Amino acid sequence: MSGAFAYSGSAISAIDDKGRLSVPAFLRKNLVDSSDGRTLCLGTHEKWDCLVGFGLSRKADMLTEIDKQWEAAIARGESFDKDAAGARKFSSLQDLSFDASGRFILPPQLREIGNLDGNVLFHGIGTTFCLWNPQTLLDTTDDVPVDRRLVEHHLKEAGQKSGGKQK
Amino acid sequence: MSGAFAYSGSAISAIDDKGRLSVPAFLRKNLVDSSDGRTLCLGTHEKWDCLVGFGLSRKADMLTEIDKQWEAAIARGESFDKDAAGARKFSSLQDLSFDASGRFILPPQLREIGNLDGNVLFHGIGTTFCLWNPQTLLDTTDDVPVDRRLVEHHLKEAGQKSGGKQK
DNA sequence: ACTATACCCATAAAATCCCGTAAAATCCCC
DNA sequence: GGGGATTTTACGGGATTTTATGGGTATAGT
Repeated sequence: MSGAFAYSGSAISAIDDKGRLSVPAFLRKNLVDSSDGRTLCLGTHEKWDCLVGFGLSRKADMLTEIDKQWEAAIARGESFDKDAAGARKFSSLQDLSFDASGRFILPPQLREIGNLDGNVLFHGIGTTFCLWNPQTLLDTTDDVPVDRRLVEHHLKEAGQKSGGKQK
Repeated sequence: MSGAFAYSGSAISAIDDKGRLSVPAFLRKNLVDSSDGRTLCLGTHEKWDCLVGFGLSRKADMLTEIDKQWEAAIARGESFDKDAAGARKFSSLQDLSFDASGRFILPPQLREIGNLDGNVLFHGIGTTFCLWNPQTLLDTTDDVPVDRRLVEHHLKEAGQKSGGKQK
C-alpha cells in the first residue's frame, strides 16, 4: 500500500525572483517518503482554480487505477478510453525535483494557470495538497471547503512580512 | 506489470530544417529506461488526430492487452479478431532511434499524418505520450481532455520565440 | 554524384546544484 | 518556565551542468 500518506496543514511560501518556491517543511517529509527522492508532481486542478501536488508514488497509483477501470470495463464488454482517462490525469502533471532546502522552480505555465504571484498558499487535503493564490482562494465562488479565517490569517502575516511587495 | 513508466507533462519542441525533432528531456528518461537504449516507437493514434510515442517495452504490454481483450470476449461467448486488433495497434508503428541529445528524424509520412509542421506539442498521458500540432489540438472537436490553457500557453511562448516562423 | 541519414561540435538559455545568511523553531539547562 | 544555544528553515545569489537547437561532416545507398 503505497498511499499511507496524508497531507494536512497549511502555510504560505513566497516565489523568489528566479521563480523558485520552497515546499513547506511539514509537507516535505511525506513528499520525500512517497517519491523515492526529492520529487514533487505538480499539475493543474481539474475543478478548482489552483494547482495540485503530491509525491511520485501517487502517479503509479493513478496508472493502476486506470488499468483497473479498463479491465472492469472489458470484462463487461464495454469500452473504456484509456487515453482519455490518462490525458485527463497526466497531461498537466510535471515531475519537479526540489533541492535539499525544499526549493523547486515553478514552471511558468503552471504559475500562470494557478494565478500564482508572490505568495503561495499550500494546503493539504489528504492524498494531495493544493497551491493557491491566497487572494484567489478567498474570492472564489466555487465550493472550496476551507476555513477562510485560516487563509486570512496567513495572508495578514505574509503581508506584513513582505510589505505587500508582490513583485 | 512493466509499466512503472508514467509519461506526464507537456512541452513544445520545434522541427528544424533537416526534419529533426528532439524529445523533451522529461520524457526521455522514461523512454531510455523502457527501451533499453535510445529507441522511440512512434505511430499514428487510433482515434485522435495526432501521433503516439512510447518506449520499446510498451509493445509487449500492448500484446498482453490484446490478449486480455480476447480472453474477455471469449468469456462472454463473443468473438474477437486478434489480427484486426494487432493491425490497428502495430501497423503504423516505427522504431526510431534518437541521438544522445534526444533528437530523431520524423519520418515524412508520420509528419504528414500528424499534421506536424514547425512546433510539436508533446504531452504525456500515462502509458504513452502524444505528438500534436498545437493548433490542431486546440481546434479539434474530439473529446481530448487536456487543459487548453496549457496548450495556449505553450503556443504563445513558442510563437514569440520563433516569431511565428512556421517554416 | 546526389541524397538521406547518422554522427559530431558549438552555443545560448534554462535548470540544477551549492554555499551563505538570517529568521524562526526547537532544545536544554538551570 | 525563562533565556540562551543549537538546529532547522526560508531565501538570496552565484557557479556548474543539462538541454534545445543550429550547423557541419562523413558514410551509405541508388
